[in-house]
Amino acid sequence: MGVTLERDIRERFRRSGYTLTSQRKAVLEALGESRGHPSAEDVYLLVKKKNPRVALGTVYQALSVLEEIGVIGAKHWSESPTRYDLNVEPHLDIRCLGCGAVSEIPGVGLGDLEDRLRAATPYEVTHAAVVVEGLCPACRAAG
Amino acid sequence: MGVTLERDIRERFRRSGYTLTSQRKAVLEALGESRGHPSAEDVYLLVKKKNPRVALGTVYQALSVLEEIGVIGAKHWSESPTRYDLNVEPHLDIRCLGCGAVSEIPGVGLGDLEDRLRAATPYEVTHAAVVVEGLCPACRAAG
DNA sequence: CTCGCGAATAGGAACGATTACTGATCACCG
DNA sequence: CGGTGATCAGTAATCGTTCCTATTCGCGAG
Repeated sequence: MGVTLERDIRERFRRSGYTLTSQRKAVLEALGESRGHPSAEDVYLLVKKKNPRVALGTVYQALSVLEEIGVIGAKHWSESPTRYDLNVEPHLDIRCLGCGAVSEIPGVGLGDLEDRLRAATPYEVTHAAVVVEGLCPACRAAG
Repeated sequence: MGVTLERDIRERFRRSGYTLTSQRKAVLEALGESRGHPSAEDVYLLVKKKNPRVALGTVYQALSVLEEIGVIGAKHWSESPTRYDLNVEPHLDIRCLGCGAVSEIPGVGLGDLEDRLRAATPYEVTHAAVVVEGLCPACRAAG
């Protein structure tokens, strides 16, 4: 599993022409370690633990490259920085307006939505995302 | 139609406890006049034409209030400021990665997606949005 | 294995969007 | 009308992100 991932990622780097550097590997590792959907700052702090010399800008650039070659996904929310995710399959994420936590909604896909929207627009669709906001059980209880 | 809208909006203001000021009316008018999905800056410039003394911060605060009481909708994109919209019904908007224009995808709703996600999560869902990115015909032709 | 070159990095400054602050002004109930 | 709490104009500050430049690194050619 780890080896397969590694091989796929190396392949994507080779095809894209980008260099697979230690910093970019570290960013990928940090994303794997973190449970939720970390922000660039979260990733930066994790990477910094092992290599204190990394720059925040490098993390942003690495995340941008990794997203471009299709290894990670990014989602944008109100009142929150961009969150990153190793899951690149179309899926639904929900963010709690109380505590800010982002988690995946398991078992619910986009269905035929992507096909329907491709049929209904003359645009060349490159990317579709669903962002959901609400209150998690704990925050709902806290009022 | 205009009168009905007006009445509904007054009602929403009354119920929420917010004040219906001339600036907030002007922001609503600007949203009605503008064809597409304006940013806060776009709205600010439109409002400023009639009342040059309005402050950008006031426009932001007005947009925030109007969104809170359900009179307008907001959507967040990558590489673009937040765009606002008089259409509060669930619908799909697409943004061109080339020219930045945002437009509605007509005839495509969320379908049963909202029901399915409510059934699949313990969260209290308050808001769901679909953001789509791609290339408009003109930008695709321009390569 | 070593060299050399173009890509990537560290560190920090700059930027754009948005929010926060403060004294003056306004909307609205009585 | 008159008072009062909400809102506003103007501006400073914040936050996430991008940009810049000299230095370092990855990696293919030899």
